[in-house]
Amino acid sequence: MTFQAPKGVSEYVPPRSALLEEAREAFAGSARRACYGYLETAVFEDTALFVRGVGESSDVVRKEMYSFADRGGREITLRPEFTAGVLRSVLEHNLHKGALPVKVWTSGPVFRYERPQSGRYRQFYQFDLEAIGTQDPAVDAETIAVAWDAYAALGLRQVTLLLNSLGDRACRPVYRQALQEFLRGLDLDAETRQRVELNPLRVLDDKRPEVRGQLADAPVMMDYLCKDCAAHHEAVRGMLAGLGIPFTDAPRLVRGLDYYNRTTYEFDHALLGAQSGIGGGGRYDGLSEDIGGPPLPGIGFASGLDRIVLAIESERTGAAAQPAAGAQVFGVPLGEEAHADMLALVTALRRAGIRADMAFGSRGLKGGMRAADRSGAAFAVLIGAEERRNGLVRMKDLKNGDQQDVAVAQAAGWLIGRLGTQ
RNA sequence: GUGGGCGUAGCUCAGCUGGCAGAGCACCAGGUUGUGGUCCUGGGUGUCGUGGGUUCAAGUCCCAUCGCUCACCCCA
Repeated sequence: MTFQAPKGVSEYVPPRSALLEEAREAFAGSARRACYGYLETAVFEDTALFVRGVGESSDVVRKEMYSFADRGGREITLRPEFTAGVLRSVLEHNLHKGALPVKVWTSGPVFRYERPQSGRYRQFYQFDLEAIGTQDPAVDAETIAVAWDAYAALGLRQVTLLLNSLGDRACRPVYRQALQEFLRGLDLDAETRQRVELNPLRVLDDKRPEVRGQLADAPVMMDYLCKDCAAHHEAVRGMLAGLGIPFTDAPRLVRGLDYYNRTTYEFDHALLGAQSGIGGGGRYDGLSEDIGGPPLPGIGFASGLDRIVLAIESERTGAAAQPAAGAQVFGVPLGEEAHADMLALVTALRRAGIRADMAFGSRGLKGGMRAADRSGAAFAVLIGAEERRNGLVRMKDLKNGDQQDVAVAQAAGWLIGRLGTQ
């Protein structure tokens, strides 16, 4: 091997890539039914957008961005997340001056410079959905429902929804201070003490038992929520219950991007190991102002498609695990002269909506039939000298071996009638 | 960024205290005229991740490097 993909790049090749397509389609379908429009936006942005949007105290900005100067000297960063860029695009194209909320979804690669491990890559794929321009708690619940329904459509059952509220600009600073005072009294290593000063909420997320143990009596945001935030949170909880979406209150749940406030949530999958978060999101009222826009509340979520694929693989067994989108009909041309006729036939079949493939190269009849068998097709179609002379094709039912000659012009109709009942 | 495990065929892997690169599956070609699956026969398809070093001799030992993997950290 002379070249390899750069470290940590997640790639999907057939047949496994079908699972990535399926995952993306499940989310896209759920989003479309909820009337979210498709947005295709920049894969790279001005570095400053992420510094100001995601936040200087976040690990993502401090040590995980792919940043570089382009040939024109512009400071560029490959997107480490979607929200900041999506909001920037919405503002740039003035979508927020029309009907609110602006509801959009997008999907594609995201980049973070981290040490790769199971479910964590440097180039990975997310589905992202945002609802911008309303504080209505119903839209908080809607985003959660869109994600929930996508997981359900994929057959994922081992999914848990964790829900929390991080307060807003009025009540969070009070809580932050109370938490900081509590944390300063603990026995922590130097790095964690630094985090206490920089981003104390993140300490709550620490998984190490020696830290965890000391956090039992830590103050929780829930006790500090202001009246408005408490009412908003109760409304969201009530609506989720009404939708039949089970959730777990997670007062310690904190997300790593600085812009989150109020509703914050995460979807965990039980079978994934250390990187168990398959999706997460929350409200980001104030982010628009942070990046130079007008006051514009928003909420959204992102789901990691790589982890969705892992989750599917961990839950599906047997035949269900095999994605099938193979040929329905497989052409076997006999002799070089028959290749043009066969290509014409399979093209006609495809235009009629049939998934058709054919044997290429100099395979013999036996090799061609073997290829037909392995393609999973229900029918093989043979064209040789005899058929060409008579304007016929020979159909072979690969399940029972029955053969029948059919006029070329009637081939598509003949097959459609039979494939429909398969 | 920290610590552990691992890189041999398309895939899963074997290869002992250094001695001519292997197995299963997959793949390809045959098993007399134009028919797949089961069966039989034949075929190895390889930069032993890469670069150095030790040695008469390195897949095997040493160093470096790249990548994979698991956990921490972080998050999707």
